[in-house]
Formats: sequence, structure tokens, C-alpha cells
Amino acid sequence: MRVRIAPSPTGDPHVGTAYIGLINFLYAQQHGGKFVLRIEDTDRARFVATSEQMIFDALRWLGLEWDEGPDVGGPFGPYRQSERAEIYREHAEMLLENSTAYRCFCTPEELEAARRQQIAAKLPPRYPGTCRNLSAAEIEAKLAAGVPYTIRMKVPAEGSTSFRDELRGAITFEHRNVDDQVLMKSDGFPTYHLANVVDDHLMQISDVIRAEEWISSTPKHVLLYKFFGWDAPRFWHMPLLRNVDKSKISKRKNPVSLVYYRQAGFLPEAMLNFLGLMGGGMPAEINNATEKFTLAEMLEHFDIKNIRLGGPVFDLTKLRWLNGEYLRAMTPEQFYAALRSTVLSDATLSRIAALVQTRVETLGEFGNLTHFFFADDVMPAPEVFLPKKRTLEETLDFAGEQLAVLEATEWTHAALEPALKQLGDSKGWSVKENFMLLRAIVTGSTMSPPLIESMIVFGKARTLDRMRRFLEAQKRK
RNA sequence: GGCGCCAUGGUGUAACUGGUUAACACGCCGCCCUCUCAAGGCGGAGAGUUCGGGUUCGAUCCCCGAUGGCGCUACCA
Repeated sequence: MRVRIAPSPTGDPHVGTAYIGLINFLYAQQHGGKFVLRIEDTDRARFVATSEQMIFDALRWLGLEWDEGPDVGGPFGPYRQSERAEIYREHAEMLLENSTAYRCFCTPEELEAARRQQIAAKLPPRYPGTCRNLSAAEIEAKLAAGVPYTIRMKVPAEGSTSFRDELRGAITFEHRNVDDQVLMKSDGFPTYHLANVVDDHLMQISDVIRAEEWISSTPKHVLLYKFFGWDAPRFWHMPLLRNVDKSKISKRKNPVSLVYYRQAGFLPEAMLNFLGLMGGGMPAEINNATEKFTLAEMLEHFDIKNIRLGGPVFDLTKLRWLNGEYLRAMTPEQFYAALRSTVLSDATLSRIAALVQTRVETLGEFGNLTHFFFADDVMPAPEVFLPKKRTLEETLDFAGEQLAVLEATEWTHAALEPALKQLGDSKGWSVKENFMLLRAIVTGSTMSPPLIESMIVFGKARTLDRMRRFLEAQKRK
């Protein structure tokens, strides 16, 4: 048995990745198989350079070690899709040769126009098929003229494709509902669909355990296996983690960054345990008796076939309770050690100390200026955060802009300061108003150590979370 | 809109291959303990299993339909 997780390095490592990672890890271990980590970095527009390392760190923090991957190597490498460009190109060529794919010379504008028309006519937006049957001469002419093109798969016009989902049984899609998916983008990179199928085959993946959002594209994948003449793996689609309002879990409504959970002082054992509760999977006698179990116990008792398919709400309240249980179960020494290795680490404390040294007259005042680093419920009152000449509405709008800018900015002084100032300039907010608002949100006060340095020490994940909570709380009022 | 998946208290789950007063945990409320707050102990409210049909002596469980939720519907994954 060989399984894999294939996260995209587009930002912070996601709880959904941890969930799918856990299930794959358990499955591999239980079957004496291999657990592969593959980095799907084919989307250069959303690529974030620091993301890959954060994914490694987060997975290791949870104890989900992989047998093969970009950093540990393995017999089926490379494990980073950007390093496999040639492989995808060759395979796309194979499909072109056996006429199960074709070059598409349509421009994004043409496609967009066609899509708009179809939607206006209340038709499902589909590729109109313009380039599906170009003559060899037409293709030659376009190629000679250097017209950029994509490669699309040629989904049969008639019939249907069925596959078995191991958790749900047979699922069928009529071909007329399956679009001619782009396989190779005009920039020469493959799309997920091609890269995924090619890699899963080449890496001899036996079981694809992924999130439910992929069900709709599975017929495309099954068709691709067929086009290549390969056997498809088994498919297991896990339920999607949800926000409290039941929508697919998202950072707007819920912290999703594993970096946040780690920095906010959640324990990996608690996170793993909580994830193991999602969708069930543990036998009733354990689930009913305690709901508390370790990775080792999951390895022994978890059964993927027990997974319930309703999308479970990722309930922070229960996670917090569980985390508290683990904290309380520690010896005082262990608890103190946990504190010292996280929120009260020497590294953090010394950085904070450096920020306040010139601002205190006695050591006893240390806490006055720094409590916001250690508190979890910072929430400024309107008289603190609202600038004199601004309305509540424009202030909250601007705070939302700040959040967006911060989110997209590298977490260094050199990047943050100009980014914030540029935002202020473009929106007509003075530097003072701009920074004061942010200071109030992040520190809860109009007086604090240097703001940007403080945010850097506090961390991106936690700073953004604090801002989202602030906005959420104000919105509710 | 089209296609697909799903459906047990507010939330996470349980209920063997149809037979239980539908169970446990979180959360909530109350009481006890207690200098406070937690933790802990005890108790309570809260679902008749989305709805409607069907099969059956009997359906949370099987079938059909409806409704609702969610996902997909990109040169993102």
C-alpha cells in the first residue's frame, strides 16, 4: 500500500492538510505501507516560498512523519512537482499522440466571453470545443505563428464514467457533464489533474485518500488513467471540515493555520486527537468511553471504513476543552516545560525584553507593557481604536484593508512598514491614524512597544487571527 | 442554473447484519466543594433520528421522492 498527501505551498499549512495527512498516515502504518509527501507547486501565481518549510514543520510537529518526500528523498522522486516539468510534458505529448488530448489556442478572453454567454443563456459553462477538431494544417499554422496554447483532455462526447469511492460506493458522471479540462497551461506547467494522475501512477500510489471536494473531478482523473492505459488507484474521499455555519472551513471564519494553533499553545496530541474525532473512525467502545486517545491508539483501533460522511464542524470549543484535558494531565514540571518551550520560550522572552528595556523604569513594569503578548482576549473599546475624525464604518473597512495587506506581506520590518504606509497613502489615512488603529487592535492599547517589531515577535498567524477576531466582534455589534 | 455528495439534540459522535425509555462527550443551566476563578463531583434542559411515502410484525438503519446543507462548475489546488 502506498498513499500520499499532496499539499500546495500557497500559504500557511492548513488544518485540512493535517486531517487528510493523519488519515493517510494511519492507513499507511496500519497496512505496512508507505506514506509519501508530495509538494504540488505548479501554481506559480499562488506560490509562497516559505510555505513548503512550514508544511514540513507543521506535519512533524504533529508527529506525522513521511517515508518519502522532497526533503527525505525516496525511490520515486523528485517529490516536488516543479522539478518534474519534463515528465508532465512527455506525458501530455503521449496523450496528444493517441488523440485523447488536443492543443487549444483559445485566449483567456475568448474563453471568458464564451463562459459569460453560456451563463447568461442559463447553460452550464463549458469549453465550447472550438479547438477540439482542428485540422493538422490549422494546428501547424498556429504553432508556426507562435500562438500560445494549452493542452486539453478530450472527454468522449457520449457515455459516462463510473468509479468506486471506497466510502460511498459507485459514483457515475455522464460525459456531457465533464468538461475538457486543461491539462497543460500555456506557461508550460501542468494543472493539478494531469500532474496528480501522472505522479500517483509513477509513484505507485495504491490508495488516493483526499478531501471530498475532489469527487467532481475524479471522473476526469479516471479518464486520464484510461487514456494512458493505466490502472486507477482506489479512491477514498474524506468529508470536508466545516466552519460553524457548515460551509467549507476557511480562514475568514475559523483559524485554519497550523502555525497559529502551535503558536497559540495548542498541543499536537490534542490537535491529533481532535482531528481523529472528526468523522469518527474510532470504534464505538473507545469513542463513547473517553473520546480521548493518542496517535498510538488510533494506529491500533482507527478504521477508515468507519468514517461518517457528514461534514464535521471544526468546533474550537471542543478542541479547547480537549487541549485543556491534556494540559491538566501533565505534571507541573511538564506543564511548565510546555510553557517555556512555547509562549514563554527564552527566544520569545528575550525579544520582548529588548522591546521594552528603554520604556520601563522598574523591572516590575514589564507586564504593563507586554501583557498583550500573553493574553488571548485582547479587544480594544471604540474609544481606544476609533480615530477622532473617522466613523466606525470607515475605520472597520480600513482595518479590513490592513488585514488584507498584512496577510499578503512578508513578515519582516522591511516589508511591513512600506506596505502599511502605502495602504495608508492610497486610502487617505495618515501614518499616525493608520498605525494607531493597528496598534489598538493588536495590543489593545494606544501605548505599546514598537508596533511592527511587536507584531513580528507575536507572529503573523496570531496577529492575523487577532485582527480577524476584532473585525468579527465589531461586525456583530 | 447544471452535476455530484451528504443528512441523529447547538456541536462531535454512538446505537451489532432492522427490535434500546435513541447513548456518550463538548457546550449550556443548577447544586455541591471552595477565599475567587477554574478543575472535580452530582443533577437538569435539549433530538424521537430533515420531511413524505414505501418494504416489514417492527425502521435512525433498506427503497423511492421531496427539502435542506455542502462541494464542484478556472490556464487554483
